[in-house]
Amino acid sequence: MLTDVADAGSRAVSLAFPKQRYRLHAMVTSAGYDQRRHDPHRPYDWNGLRRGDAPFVLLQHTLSGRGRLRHGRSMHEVLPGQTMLLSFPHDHRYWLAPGDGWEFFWICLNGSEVLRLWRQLLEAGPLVRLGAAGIDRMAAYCRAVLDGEVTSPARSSQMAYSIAMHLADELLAWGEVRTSSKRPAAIERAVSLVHGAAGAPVDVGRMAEASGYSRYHFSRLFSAVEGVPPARYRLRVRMEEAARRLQTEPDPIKIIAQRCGFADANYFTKLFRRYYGMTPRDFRRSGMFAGSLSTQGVR
DNA sequence: TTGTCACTTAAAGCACATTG
DNA sequence: CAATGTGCTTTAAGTGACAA
Repeated sequence: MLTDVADAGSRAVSLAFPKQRYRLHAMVTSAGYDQRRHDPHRPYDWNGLRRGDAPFVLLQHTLSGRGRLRHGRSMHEVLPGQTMLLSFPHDHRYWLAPGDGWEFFWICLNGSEVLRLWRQLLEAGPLVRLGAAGIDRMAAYCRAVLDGEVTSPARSSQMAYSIAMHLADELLAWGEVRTSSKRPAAIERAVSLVHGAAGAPVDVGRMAEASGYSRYHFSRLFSAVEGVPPARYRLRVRMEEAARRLQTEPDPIKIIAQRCGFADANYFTKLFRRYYGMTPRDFRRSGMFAGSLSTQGVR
């Protein structure tokens, strides 16, 4: 199965389905296989904060060679047999160092359920080792996308759930109830402030105040803990709030904008389009949601 | 480790035009 | 007439360098 993928050569397939009438909370968006050598003229170098605002996740499994990963402040070598799990946007970078080669396959997913699960999976670390059966299964999914077998949104969603649930089964202790947050209390206070009032004007100054640190130091601390700066985190919460309201509340878009803390509907539309790739009206009409609907998705 | 300054960059807001 | 697009200005946020 692994060799099947390897035989595919350097390939990538993106799945783009027409707008749906139904909400899907897990989708496979693309998959591929690649075999890269370090090349200064064609660098392989991805920054987790520079891949757009729309949230998604990545599974990338190393077949041979070696890649480098910086995840927050920690550095890793990504070796054969290791699977890299990442979410975006987030403060990380993965790349090929001089002299290195990297053979891998990857799968990108999005949707609220996937994002929610990935947050838990990441507690196992950005690098994990799956059993041979699990790797074979992931390779088969990748292969199916490359071979054009994923021909409908339902199939894509079915596959996304299978991937997420398999990883959960293998990496998470389901019976264990987690009650404590890994966040320092100061950051937790700022985060609750944002989630407590998406529509209220909670600026970074107030978040810093709640944390007890100066604005400057708070900004650095928050980025280190959450992977994104405070304003960007707050924006994400508000955009998810907007998406949820657009689907569940019949009011005019400018009213929805105000409820999410945007005084200016023009600006709201501009931002919404950048975040979700379509205007609020199209989003509402389509009924499809490709990102995260719940604010829990980012916590 | 935390705070401050100086600076750059990005977000937010405003006015007006266009679209459907 | 609501929603969206465009171009501009103002304001807020992020960050490197450095001090305590």
